[in-house]
Amino acid sequence: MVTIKDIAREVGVSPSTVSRALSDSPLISEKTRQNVKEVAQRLGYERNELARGLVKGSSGAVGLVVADITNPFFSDIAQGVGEVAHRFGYGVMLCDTAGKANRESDYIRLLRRKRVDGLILTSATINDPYLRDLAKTRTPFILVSRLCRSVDAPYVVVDDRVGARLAVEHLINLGHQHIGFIGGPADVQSSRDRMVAYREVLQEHGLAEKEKWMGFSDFTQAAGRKVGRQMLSPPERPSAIFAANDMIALGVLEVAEEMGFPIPDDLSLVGYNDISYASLPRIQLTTVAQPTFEMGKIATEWLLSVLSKEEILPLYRILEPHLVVRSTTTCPCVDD
Amino acid sequence: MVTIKDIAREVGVSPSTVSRALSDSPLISEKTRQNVKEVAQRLGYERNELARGLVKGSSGAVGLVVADITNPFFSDIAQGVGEVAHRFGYGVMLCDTAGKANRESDYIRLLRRKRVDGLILTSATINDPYLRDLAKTRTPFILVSRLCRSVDAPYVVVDDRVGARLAVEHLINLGHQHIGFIGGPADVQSSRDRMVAYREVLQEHGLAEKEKWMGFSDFTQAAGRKVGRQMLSPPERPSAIFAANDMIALGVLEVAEEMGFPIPDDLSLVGYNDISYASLPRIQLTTVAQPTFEMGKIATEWLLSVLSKEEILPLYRILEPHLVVRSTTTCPCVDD
DNA sequence: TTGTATGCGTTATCAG
DNA sequence: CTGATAACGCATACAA
Repeated sequence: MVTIKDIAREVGVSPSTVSRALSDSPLISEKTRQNVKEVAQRLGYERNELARGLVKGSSGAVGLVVADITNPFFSDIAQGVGEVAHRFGYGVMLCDTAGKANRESDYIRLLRRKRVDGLILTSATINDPYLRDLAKTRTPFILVSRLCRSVDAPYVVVDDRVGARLAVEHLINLGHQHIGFIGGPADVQSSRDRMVAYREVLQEHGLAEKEKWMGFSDFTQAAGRKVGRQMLSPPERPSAIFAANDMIALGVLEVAEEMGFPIPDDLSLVGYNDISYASLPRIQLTTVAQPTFEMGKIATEWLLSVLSKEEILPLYRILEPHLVVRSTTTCPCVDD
Repeated sequence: MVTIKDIAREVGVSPSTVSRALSDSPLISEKTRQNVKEVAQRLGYERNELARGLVKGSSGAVGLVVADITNPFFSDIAQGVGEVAHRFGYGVMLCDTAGKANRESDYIRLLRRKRVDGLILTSATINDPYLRDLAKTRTPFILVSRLCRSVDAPYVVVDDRVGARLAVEHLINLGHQHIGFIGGPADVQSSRDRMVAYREVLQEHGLAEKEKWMGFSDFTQAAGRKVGRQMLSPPERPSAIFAANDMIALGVLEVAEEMGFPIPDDLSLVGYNDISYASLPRIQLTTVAQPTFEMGKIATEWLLSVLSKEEILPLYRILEPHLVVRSTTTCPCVDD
C-alpha cells in the first residue's frame, strides 16, 4: 500500500508536506498541493485511517448494535444510521445480537477495542448492568427505541404510552370491550410501557382486565403464535388483540385464521411499528407507526455532533407515533 | 483510556512484557502473566486495535456492502457474515448503497481507507469498472450472489439458471402456456440469467415468447407494480408470471388483485429468494429459495481463511436453489 | 512555506 | 524470561 512517504519521495518533498497538502492545510503553496494531489491520485493513494485514527484519537467509525437485523424495524434504523454516518465519512460497525441478549456486552467490548468513536444501541433492556459500566467510560453512546432505566443516557425513542393508547382507544372506539394484549420481553422498557398504557386505557373506560388476556412474550412471530393460541382458546376469547409489535401480530394473524377466526371479522388485530411487512397486500395490518429511519438519523446526528464538539450535550428525544388504520380492525358488531 | 504503559507502571514491568502477557506469549512466566491480566482487568483495559492493526497491518474488520439492508435477502446475508466474523473477533463494516449503485465505489474507497482486511460485495453489477481496480489491489474480496463478468474474482452464488428453470417448469407442469417474466435490473447478472433460463425453458416446451410478456425492471415492489400492471393490461394477459425476486412478485400480487385478478385463481405467481415476506400468512408465495444466510457464512469463512493463510485461494462456489411451492400457483384450468 | 522531530499504542527484534 | 528499541503511517509543534 502506498504511503505518504512514497508520495513525498516521488514529489520531492517531506512527508509532513504531503500530509498537509492532502488535508488541505492553509499553510502550503497551491503549487505543491496540486503536485502532491496529482501524484497521490496517480499512485492510487488511500489515507490509512488506522494510523490517522491512532494519532487523532478517533477511528472515524460508529458502532451500531441491533437485536435482529433481519427485522425491518432494525434494518430501517440501520439505514438511517448509515445514511448520515457515511455522509460525514464515518464507517458503521454493525453488531447483530440475533436475539442472544447476552452477546451484547461482548459486542460492546469488541466495538470499544476497535475504538469506535461512539455507540448507537437499539437493544438495551431495562436494567443492563454493562450500560452502567459503559456510562463510566468516555465513549459517547445513545439509546434508540429501547430505554434502560438504570442509567442516565441520551436517547431517542417514541412515546410508547401514547402509541399504545392510540391502539387501544382505536379498538374501544370501534366498540371492542374484550381486548387482549401480547407484550414483548418483560425486561424491555417499551414492552412494559405499552402494557401499562393498555391497562390504563382499559381502566379509564371501565373495562375489566383479565389475567389470561395479557402477557409478555417475545418480539417474534413464533411467540405471537404461541401466546395467540393460548389467548384464543376456550373458554372465552377476546374480540380484539393488541400486539406489542408487528411480528407478534403476524403470528397472531396466522394462528387466529388457522383456528377459524378470520380477521378482522372474528378478531380485530393491531400491531406496533409499521414495519414493511404490515403494509403488504393481503396483510394490511392496522398498526402504530414509528419513524424508524428518522430515529437512526437523529441518533447519528447527535452522536456526530458530540464527536465534533468534544462536549457531550444531553439528548432526550421523544417522537410521536401515529396510528395507521388498515384492514385488520373493525367493529365487533358483526358477530355479536 | 488505559494503555499497556499504565499497566506496566502498575505492575512494575516493561510495556513489552505486558504486551506479551496479554497476548499469551509462551515466553513469559505464569506469575507475571497472572499479575498483568489481573491489573488489566482491574483497570478496565481494552486493547487498542487501531494501534495493533497499524503494526500488524490488519484492522480486524471486514467490509460488507449490500444493495439494500431493508431487503431481507441482504439482511439474511448480513446476519450470516456477522455470525462468523464475530466468532473470530472480526468487526463488520456495513455499507448500504440503498439502491444508488453509483455509491458503491465511494463505499469501497471508504472501506479501504479504514483498512478493512477484506470485502464482501453483494451488489455488483455485470460490468463494474471499479471492480477491475479493486482486483489490482492486495485487498481480498468476494462476490456474493451477484456476479461481475468483467473480473475474475471468487464468488459464492446460487445457480440462477437452475432456479429459474425450477420456477418456469413448475408453471408449465401446472399447465400454463402463457407465462410472463419480470426481471430485475438488466445489468445484474442474476437478473439476466433468470431471463435466459426462462426463455430456454419456454423454447424447450415449444412455447412462443411475447415481447410484451417479458422485461427488466428493478428489484423492488414498486417496479413489480408498474411492470405487472402493464403486463396484465389488455389486450392479452399471461396466466402466470415469474418474477425475478420476491419484492417484484409482491408488487405484482398487489396490482393483480387490484385489477381484479385474484391469485392464484386468475394468475399464478412465482417469486425468487424466499425472503421472510414470502412465507407470511396470507401471502404464501411460491418461490425459489436460496440459502442466503449460508452464502454470507461461506463467503466470510473463505475471506477469513484467506486472511489467516496470507495466500489467496480461489473459490467459485455455486449452490443449488430449490423450489418452495406455496399458494400462489395453481393450474390455469379453472378459468379456461 | 517547508522540513525535522516527536508521539499516538502496539508488536517485534534483539540483547541481556 | 524480560527490557530497551525500532517500527507501523500519519499529524503536528517547533524550527528554519
